[in-house]
Amino acid sequence: MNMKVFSEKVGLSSHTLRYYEKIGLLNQVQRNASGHRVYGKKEEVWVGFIKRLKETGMPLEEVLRYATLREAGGSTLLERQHLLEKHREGLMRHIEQQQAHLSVLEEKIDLYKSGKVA
Amino acid sequence: MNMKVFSEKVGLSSHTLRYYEKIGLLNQVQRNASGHRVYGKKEEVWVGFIKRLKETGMPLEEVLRYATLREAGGSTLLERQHLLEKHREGLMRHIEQQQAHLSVLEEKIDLYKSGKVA
DNA sequence: ATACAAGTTAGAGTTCACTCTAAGTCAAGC
DNA sequence: GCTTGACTTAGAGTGAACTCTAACTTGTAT
Repeated sequence: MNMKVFSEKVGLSSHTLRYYEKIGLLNQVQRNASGHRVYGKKEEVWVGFIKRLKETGMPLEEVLRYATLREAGGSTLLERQHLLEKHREGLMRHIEQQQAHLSVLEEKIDLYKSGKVA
Repeated sequence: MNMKVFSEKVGLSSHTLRYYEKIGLLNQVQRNASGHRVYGKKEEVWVGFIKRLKETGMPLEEVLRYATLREAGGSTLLERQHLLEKHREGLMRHIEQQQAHLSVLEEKIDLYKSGKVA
């Protein structure tokens, strides 16, 4: 799979994919004879996971920590688990907070609907 | 209420408060004889609302649209309501997406716990 | 053979939302 | 009266995550 196809498949620009590679988030990408990148299923799954972590508000630096542990092999399993568990806690708190904000927003909208706001 | 007290009360730095003023988010702040800002309850409530919108992911530019409509008076009530309703829809979708991400994350953590991940 | 689309690199530029700096004025305690 | 801390302004600097540019090479369709 070349850059163009992969880029469209994962929904990230070629610029972004090269940027991820540069910061160490996406290593060991194969090259063909002429130096062009060749992506496979492995990269597709991994980029999908990166995107999920990012969408849940994890900064790239922490995604990179996970990526680095992952590349270090099986001895880092527990540390990776803890990293994800910590992230889950944050995500749960985030969801709760957003739900609280939603309630207040709905109250505000009700004030508008009943003409009680100037 | 002077800068220091207000800053601590609303949890934003004096820099940020002046920045909000500069971009038009916080207008008509009173000044005392020597040109220092004097904040009141009105500003406190308004900054609280700004913070809530911001925390739900609204960019400052859109908060500013709301602020501008608000200052334009009663003729913009419906437009403000629509803006908030649109934001509510986005927020609801965001919460749903985060909940989906949380489920996947929990599955991943379970894989780590049961030793099914390398 | 020739377009032209897509690939490569290093590095510069952009956007958002602050955050800080410089240079100066003002206020409160001793 | 003097130090210390808070205030003022305009404008520069920061960090995250891209996003784009220039200059060049490669691949594909006619």
